[in-house]
Amino acid sequence: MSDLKSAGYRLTQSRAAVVRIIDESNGWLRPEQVHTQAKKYCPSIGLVTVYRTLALLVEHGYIRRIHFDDKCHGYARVELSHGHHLVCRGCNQTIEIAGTEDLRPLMKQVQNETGFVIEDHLLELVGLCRECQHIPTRPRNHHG
Amino acid sequence: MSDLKSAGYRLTQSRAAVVRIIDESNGWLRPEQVHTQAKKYCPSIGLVTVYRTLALLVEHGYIRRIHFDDKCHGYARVELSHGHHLVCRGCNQTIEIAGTEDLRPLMKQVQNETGFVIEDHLLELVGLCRECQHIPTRPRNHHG
DNA sequence: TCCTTATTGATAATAATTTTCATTATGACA
DNA sequence: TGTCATAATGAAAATTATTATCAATAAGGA
Repeated sequence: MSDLKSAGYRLTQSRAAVVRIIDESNGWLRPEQVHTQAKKYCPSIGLVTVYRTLALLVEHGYIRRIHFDDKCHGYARVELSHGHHLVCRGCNQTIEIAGTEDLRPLMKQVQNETGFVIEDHLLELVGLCRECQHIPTRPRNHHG
Repeated sequence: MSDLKSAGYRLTQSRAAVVRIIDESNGWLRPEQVHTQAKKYCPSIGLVTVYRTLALLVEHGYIRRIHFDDKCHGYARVELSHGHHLVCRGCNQTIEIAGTEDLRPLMKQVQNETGFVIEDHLLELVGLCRECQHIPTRPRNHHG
């Protein structure tokens, strides 16, 4: 919040409510969820303002946006999850994974080759969880 | 295509056209682009069928879907890009990166710890390109 | 407290994707 | 090769996440 203030933004109740919800959350939240929960602290807050505030927070590096399966996005504090997850393509369960210091050398190499300053990284592993490995063929739910 | 046939799907002209376009492409294509180009081989093909066929091909592991900046998605053959890219948060330019064999040990470790069989992975690095590093503060285009 | 203006919220607009459903074309079988 | 059940198609409508518009409001400096 104070970062926003020093960046020249006003500290409104709506923004405070959104930040507070994000702070209280221990995982990803969709804009709709943020909206619902933020009403606790700012009953009049509208979904549009939630979107705007989330965009603001992303821009200032306070939260990160991840792409969910289909259309919607989720947001969470940057420190909360380091953006690494393991997704089962059978049942879509998602597991956060840690311990990705191994990526450092790769990133250093990419920095050297491209001239980019790499600020963040996101690793997504896709596969089959223990249970889904035993399902021989995935049901085709788009037939009949 | 023959995979689809053995999986019990019909080999229609629409599907053949979509597969052919994907095969001919050397990069990501949005559904709209696939649609436009697929008309070369199947003039009557509709956008809806393109969406359906792309979903089918993703499900069967022939193509991969990536999430672009905002709402739309892109599709490409799995072997074509290994799903790694470097995005500049200043100008949004995206660079494909190669040489991610370094990830192997990490993936092996995750497999052991979680019991997942990891089939694929996606690495996205975010940072600032050479040019955007020199822009002191990003213009706030949502003011005024 | 007053005043400028950034910010808000309601509504409408946009755009990607999905659903619906009558029609068509595929491919198994004769 | 012809017949037929039905998977697949295409057009249009519906859905859903997100964004633009704009008058009304509230933040915060004077």
